[in-house]
Amino acid sequence: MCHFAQFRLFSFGSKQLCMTAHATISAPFPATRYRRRGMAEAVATRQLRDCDQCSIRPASICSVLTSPDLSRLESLGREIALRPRAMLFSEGHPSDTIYNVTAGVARLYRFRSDGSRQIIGFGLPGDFLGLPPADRYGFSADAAERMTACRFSRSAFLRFMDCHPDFMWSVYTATARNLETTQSQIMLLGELDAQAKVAAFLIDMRVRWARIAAASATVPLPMGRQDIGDFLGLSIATVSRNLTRLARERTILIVPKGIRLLDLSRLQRIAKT
Amino acid sequence: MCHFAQFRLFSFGSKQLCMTAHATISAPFPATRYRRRGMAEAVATRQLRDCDQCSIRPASICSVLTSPDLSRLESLGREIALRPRAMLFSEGHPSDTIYNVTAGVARLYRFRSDGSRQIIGFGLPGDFLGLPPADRYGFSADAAERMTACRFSRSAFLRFMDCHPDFMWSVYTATARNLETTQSQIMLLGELDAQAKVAAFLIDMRVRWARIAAASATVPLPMGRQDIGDFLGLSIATVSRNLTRLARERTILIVPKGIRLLDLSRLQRIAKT
DNA sequence: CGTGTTCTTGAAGCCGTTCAATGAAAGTGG
DNA sequence: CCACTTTCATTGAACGGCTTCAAGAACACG
Repeated sequence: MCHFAQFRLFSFGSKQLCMTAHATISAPFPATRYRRRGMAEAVATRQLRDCDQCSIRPASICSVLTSPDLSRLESLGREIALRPRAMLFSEGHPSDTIYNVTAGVARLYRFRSDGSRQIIGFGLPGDFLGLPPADRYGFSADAAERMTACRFSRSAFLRFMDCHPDFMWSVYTATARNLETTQSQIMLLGELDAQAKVAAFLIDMRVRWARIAAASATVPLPMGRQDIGDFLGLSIATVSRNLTRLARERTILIVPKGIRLLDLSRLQRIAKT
Repeated sequence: MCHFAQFRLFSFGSKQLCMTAHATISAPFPATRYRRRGMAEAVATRQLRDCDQCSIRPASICSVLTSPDLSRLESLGREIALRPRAMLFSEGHPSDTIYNVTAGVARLYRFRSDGSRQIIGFGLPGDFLGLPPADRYGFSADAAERMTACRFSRSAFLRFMDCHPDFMWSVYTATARNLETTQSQIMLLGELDAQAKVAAFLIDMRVRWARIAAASATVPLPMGRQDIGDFLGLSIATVSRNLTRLARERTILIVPKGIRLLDLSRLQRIAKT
């Protein structure tokens, strides 16, 4: 029985689709920005421009075929581009579409009756959103930044699953791992200390990006501070303060759309991982 | 394709195993306790003893057979009894056993490096614990109270799944729903207000118990205050205070090993559900 | 009935939120 | 490329809620 060991599926979570994922250098930015920051920052910024600001582009099932079945599945999907804040789907609507993030980051969230938003996860490249069996979306999803995704019709996806029991197993294991990711998030949110929440979040993001591209000291944070706050159950002020504090202690370095790890072991100690 | 519509599986979550679940009246308790509480309490307490304190006993797959396949599966399991705090399994150990809770409540938890415990869920009657595909337990599980469970060997369970693709689908949908339950918990933990957390927790437990037995105004809380605190990311004092506060406002009534709902709509408003 | 555990409740202190203002970055149109 | 506007991030001050510490009450067990 083939369990599609060469790739993994995630309805939302933190695994790449293909083991052949690769990163490319892109998106340089002016080093003249962030003038308020000191020398170390400037240096790091330059290093960033030189090699570290990676736009992750894992091989999409829409463009890379490693098996006949994968090829069949790929023919069912269609690549789409999304501008920031473009909706993928909304909580409660019929789940007629399944997405696979191919570049960028998606926000997955639900609203409370008082209007507050809880981000329940981030969809990274390779993650699947809106997987069966639920016939209605349990949460909303939109683009946290400019992103692309591969789009499948739910009915075609289900037909494919029915014809490929092995593929169903693959989807199942993906969902099970996804569950583990969500449980880890509960460990995060259950923390009493805000500093530990932020630190654990950074480590978690680092691990997830490392699965997609080569591990790097730079952890991309394409989402805004408000998104991080809504994810961790903290106010935007507390997120900002704790990031600043970690930066002041030289544990991390704040860079545009991300952070750079300076002292991972200290961060792990703070995170109580 | 039969998807075993007549029952549902959960690796941990909130659904019953069989639709034939039923509740029985049991465990009366002395009305002379809780003397400090007022008249309303005493009355409610008596009512409780008369009819409401239900020990939930859903039909176990070990004792009730509704289909040939179910019968085969049932023959693989063995019923075991556990005293309070007895371990089912530990995080990180090889997952050689799968459990189905048949009576009582299990605590599912992980420890942080600083020794603090995060309860990531409660296993109610009908819930499955330790489902594949992970070959190591992602969390620990023990008995929150006196409980019974049906025990399966992982290898036998897997063989059964291999021979019954429909059963695999059933396990898959169970895991997917389980994921939804866990995401709901994230909504809980992301709350900024402790009162909302406690209220939402009570409503969640009510819904889960309602799926097992007939809906009742009495919600069993067999776990201790410390367990609830470790679940919600609150100190034991805050849990106690907020329960007391809800009781003072006549929104709930605190009874031994549970609470009684007096004003559900107000509770829902507080919970921001 | 006595002992150990759990639950409740009070007081003090800290931490995170809220409100608000400043500063930086991104988007827009000339 | 620059000026303008809008959005986002940072930071300060004050308030409020949660935790901590601690004591007492209620309960569970023999």
